[in-house]
Amino acid sequence: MTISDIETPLAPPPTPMGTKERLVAAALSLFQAKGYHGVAISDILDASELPKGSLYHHFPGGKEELAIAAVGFIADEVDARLAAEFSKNKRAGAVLLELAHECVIWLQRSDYTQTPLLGLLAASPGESALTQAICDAQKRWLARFESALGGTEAAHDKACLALASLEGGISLARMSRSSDLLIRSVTLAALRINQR
Amino acid sequence: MTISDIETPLAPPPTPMGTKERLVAAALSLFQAKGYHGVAISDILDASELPKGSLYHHFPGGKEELAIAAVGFIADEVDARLAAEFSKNKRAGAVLLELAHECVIWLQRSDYTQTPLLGLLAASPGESALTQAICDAQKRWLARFESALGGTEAAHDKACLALASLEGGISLARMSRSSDLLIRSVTLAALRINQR
DNA sequence: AAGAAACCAGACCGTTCGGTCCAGTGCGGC
DNA sequence: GCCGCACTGGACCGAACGGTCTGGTTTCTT
Repeated sequence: MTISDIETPLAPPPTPMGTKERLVAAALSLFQAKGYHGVAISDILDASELPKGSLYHHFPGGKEELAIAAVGFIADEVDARLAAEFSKNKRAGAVLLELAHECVIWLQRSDYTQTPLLGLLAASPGESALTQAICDAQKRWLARFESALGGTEAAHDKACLALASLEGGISLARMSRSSDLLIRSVTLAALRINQR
Repeated sequence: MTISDIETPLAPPPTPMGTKERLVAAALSLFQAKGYHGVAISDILDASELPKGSLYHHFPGGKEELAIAAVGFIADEVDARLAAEFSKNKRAGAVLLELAHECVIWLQRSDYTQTPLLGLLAASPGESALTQAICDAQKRWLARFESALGGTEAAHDKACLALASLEGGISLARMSRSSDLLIRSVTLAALRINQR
C-alpha cells in the first residue's frame, strides 16, 4: 500500500494501481510499442515513476519475468472478454467485430503506437519463456473461437482467419495510422466466418 | 567486384554474393527473426563472416541504413513476384495462395524463426526512416492487390484482407511452428476474395 | 511498543552495444 | 612497375544496458 492507494474523497483515482500493477501496465504498453529488446528497464522505470529496487523486488527474474507478467495480464484480459462475449451467444463474426472495435479505441488512444501480441514474437528472445507465454496466449484465444464455432474442422479454419485478420489488421492500422484498414479486413473476415 | 563475383567454371556459386549482398542477406534474415533491436551489429558480422569495417564502408549510416536496405530488398523481391503473378491474369485469390505457399517454404527453411515484415514495425525505432521503409513496402503490396482487384471500394477491402490474413497467418505459423494455420487462414481469405 | 518482514530507493558494476578510426591489402589504370 | 583507390580487417571508445547490493522506510504481527 502506497500513498497513491489511499482513497481520498475528492480524488478517487489519483493512481489507483499498486506498484506491481503500475510496473506491469507500463511494461505492457512499452513492450507492445517497441518490442522486448527495444525497451530498456530504465524506460519502464521512467514511465511508471518507480525506482529500480521496486522492480527487482517484485520481479526477481528481471526484465523477462516482468514481460511474461505483462503478456499474462493482457492474455487474461482478452480471454475473459472473449468468454463474456461468447456466453451471450453472439455469433463468432459479431464477437470478432466487437473485439476489433475495442482495438480501434486502444489504437487511437495510443496514437497508433501499439502492436498485436503476435508481433512481439519477432522481438522476443528466441526460445525463451517469454516466447512460450505469447504462444500460450494466442492458443487460448484461438481455442475460444474454435469451440464457439463448433469445434469442427471448418471451425478451426475460421478461428485461424479470425485471429489472423485481427492481428494482421492491427498491423495494417498501425502502418497507416488509421483504423480503416483494420475495420475493412476484419469486417470481410467476419462475413466469411458467419457463412454456412 | 570481389573474388566471389568471378564466375569460375567449376564452382559457380562458392560465395556468389558480393560483400554488400552478403550483409543485406544476413541482416534481413536476422532482423526478421529477432527484430531490429534484437540484432546486434556483431550478430550480422558473425553471420556474414565480415569485419566491421566492411559494413561501415558500404553502409555509412550504420545499422539503420543496413536495415533499410534489407527492407527495400525484400520489398522489391515480393513486389516483382506479385507483378509477375498478376500479369499472368491470375485471380487475386490464386496469387495470394501462391504467395502463401512460397512463405511456407521460406518458413520451413528457417525452422519457423521468421516473421512477416509488418511484425518488424513493433521492433523498429519509433518514427524512423526504417519505419517509413516498412510502411512503404506494405503500401506497395497493398496497391498491387487493390489494382488487380479492380480498384473499387470492394477491391480495397479485399486487398486489406489478403495482406492481413497473410501477415497474421505467418505469425500464427511461427507460433505453432507449423504452416498449417497459415494455409488455413489464407485459403479461407482467398475464397472470400474470389467471391463476386 | 517493538521486532520482523515487506517494500522502496538509488548508487554502483561488469558487459555489451553501436560507432569511429586507421593501418593494411590487392586490383585497376597509366 | 607503381601508384591510387575501393575495400578489408580489427583495435578501440564512450554510452547505455541489465542486473546487484545495501541502506532506509513503511507496514504488519503480537
